[in-house]
Amino acid sequence: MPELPEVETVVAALRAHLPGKRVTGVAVRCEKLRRPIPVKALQNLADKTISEVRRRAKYLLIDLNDGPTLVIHLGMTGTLRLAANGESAGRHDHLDLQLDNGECLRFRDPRKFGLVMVVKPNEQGEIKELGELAPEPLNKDFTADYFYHLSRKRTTPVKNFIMDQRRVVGVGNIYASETLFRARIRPTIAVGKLGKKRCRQLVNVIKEVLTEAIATGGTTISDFYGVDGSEGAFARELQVYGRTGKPCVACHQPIEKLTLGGRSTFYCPQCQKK
DNA sequence: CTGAGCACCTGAGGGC
DNA sequence: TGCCCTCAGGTGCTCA
Repeated sequence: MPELPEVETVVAALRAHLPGKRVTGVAVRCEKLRRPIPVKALQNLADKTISEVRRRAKYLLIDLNDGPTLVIHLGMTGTLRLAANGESAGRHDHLDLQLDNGECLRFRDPRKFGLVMVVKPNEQGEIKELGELAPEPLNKDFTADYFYHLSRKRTTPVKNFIMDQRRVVGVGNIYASETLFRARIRPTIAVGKLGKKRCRQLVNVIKEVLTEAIATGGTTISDFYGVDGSEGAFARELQVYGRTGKPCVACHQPIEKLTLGGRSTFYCPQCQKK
């Protein structure tokens, strides 16, 4: 479900709400996610106060005083919302983090591809458990130069490359197709074949598209909702994703679909010649 | 090392 | 109504 803009939308909402709240307890109804939910570590969060809500790549980070950080990844279908403590839980409401104001942060995830961890960040706030993660696309260190040098001699399709979290984080299947359309680059082209100029263009478009998507509250296809249940408005802006056979917004050629890395990929054969 | 394929899990929607 | 198939915004494993 969520790519960087969707996670950022959730983070922004939680940031306005959670800091200063004290955790009073947890309720775990189903432990079996991608990895088992660490029940004991979560219980140890009781009586700690939330200090900050952050994002790294597609991970939500909830920092507590005394050091521990609650890490949540939403997988494909995860959602977080604020519920009243004691409000009846649905079948896929796996975890509640109960708060001292009578509310709880409720994690739901039908497909169970999500992840919940409790970790200890280092002095810089970095979390080694997240593995090798590329720069944030909206940061200054994600540059055309970086992209160009990293991609030399690589034969992988550019779409696979920009979805690889070790190259750039936060771009998922929707925004990969969308950014390549806006940059007029064919998703299948070997990334190593892109010249400096096109690398620069792609980097700029990635920044642009993600920024716009954040500004509109993310993309709701079927199951992304904000913390308050609202839908993201970026779905209206999608130019190729899910538009197989429909006319290209630029040239009116039908949008085509193919599979790359096992994922549906949408592009305009006319506008994205190479 | 790279790239490809598949597994993880449940639900929604289409065709019959 | 029901069955069966395909597909779904992510990641991480195995294999060649």
